[in-house]
Amino acid sequence: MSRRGQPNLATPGRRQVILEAALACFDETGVAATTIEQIRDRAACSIGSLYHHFGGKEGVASALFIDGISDLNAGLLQRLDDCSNAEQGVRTCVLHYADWVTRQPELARFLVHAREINFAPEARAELKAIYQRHFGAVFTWFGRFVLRGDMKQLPPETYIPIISGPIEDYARLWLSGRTRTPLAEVAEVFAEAAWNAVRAS
Amino acid sequence: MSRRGQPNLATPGRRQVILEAALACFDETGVAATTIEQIRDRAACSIGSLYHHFGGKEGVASALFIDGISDLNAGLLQRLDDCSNAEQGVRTCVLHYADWVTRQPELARFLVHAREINFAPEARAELKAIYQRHFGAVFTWFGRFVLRGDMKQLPPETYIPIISGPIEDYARLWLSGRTRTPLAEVAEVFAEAAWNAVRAS
DNA sequence: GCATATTATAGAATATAATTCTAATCTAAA
DNA sequence: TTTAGATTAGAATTATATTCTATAATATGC
Repeated sequence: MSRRGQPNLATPGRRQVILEAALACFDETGVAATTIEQIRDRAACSIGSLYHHFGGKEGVASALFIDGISDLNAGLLQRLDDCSNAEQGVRTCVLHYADWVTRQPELARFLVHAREINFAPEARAELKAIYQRHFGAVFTWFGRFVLRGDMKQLPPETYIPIISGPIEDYARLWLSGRTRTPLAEVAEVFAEAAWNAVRAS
Repeated sequence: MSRRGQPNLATPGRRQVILEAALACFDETGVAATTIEQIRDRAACSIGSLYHHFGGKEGVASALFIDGISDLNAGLLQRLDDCSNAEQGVRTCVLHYADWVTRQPELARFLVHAREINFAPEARAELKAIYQRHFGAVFTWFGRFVLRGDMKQLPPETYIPIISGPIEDYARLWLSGRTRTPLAEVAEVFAEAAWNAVRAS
């Protein structure tokens, strides 16, 4: 028993428990409006524990964000492995995003709506490294098809917005409840549009 | 002189002064991290005044958001008036967004990054009405060209993401400093891609 | 196994920020 | 003028975030 009469509830999974509690709170109330206290309640942990692992709400949000993005990115690279031509690759970018959002809407909602996280310098650096590695890999994958003339030659920084922008925009719409049509029902339309936008004409 | 030795600085433009101060704070520090105190300092007003006009930070953000969206929307409808065919219309949607963001990057940054505002019910209702009116007008404008066969027939809720998603995605990139290439330099690419994605094939 | 270092938990104490509230002042209309 | 409503002021209060010290659990070296 601790000094103040409560047992110490240390568990190896405490970090994960806090992350899940936080995600549920963020999803119900929004990141800005959820309090440390709410997360603490739902995770059934102490304030000290929460600060020990994450250093505050900002830190919880950062960790959640980095985990989410990493999972999303890793999934895409895995699926690109099975593609053998430019059209398949482009369609996979769109369809994977739609699948992923459909499978974990709470996490997706968090990623999409939480653009206002004030990442700590280390988190910022980690995120930057993640992006660089990911986009590097994606560009490597697609590069040969541009060189080979299967895809239009465009300013490099425009490919991702052109291919992924529309499905991401629609996902935001769906996640916020402003449209009912599930992603699965329109994903093909976006895949088709993306391919039309970048295929060599 | 007031009870506590300070003159009352009432001005008719106080509301606007607060909005501008808030935007500057939001842009420098992020919405989540700016405090009422910071806004109060920059606007040189009292806490009472701020709460009187907006009811808190949330209210300031809501007003700013509604003003910004309204201006963006109004501008588009105005420019669509001068268009006489589908291609011009589609390109105008893209180019107007690029122009608008370039002209007021701070406000654009706020609109784009502040997806986490907890609008009060009235603000939410107002925003919904604004969106309905705007998208209603835009769909009316484009409808005839779809009927006439100049544009692809697609699920209605996919047109806007397909046309505007990419330029919005790129604008986010540019506004957050992750790309240097100005919108004006790539806007044509996006206009072209948008038209290719929706033109009748 | 036992001592010791490291990591994790707890929650009271403190610091910071949001919000409310009452009084004073301004403005415009009668 | 007078007066009602709108606006401003800032102290007081309330809510929330953060720090800090004491314990307890766990891992590590011997």
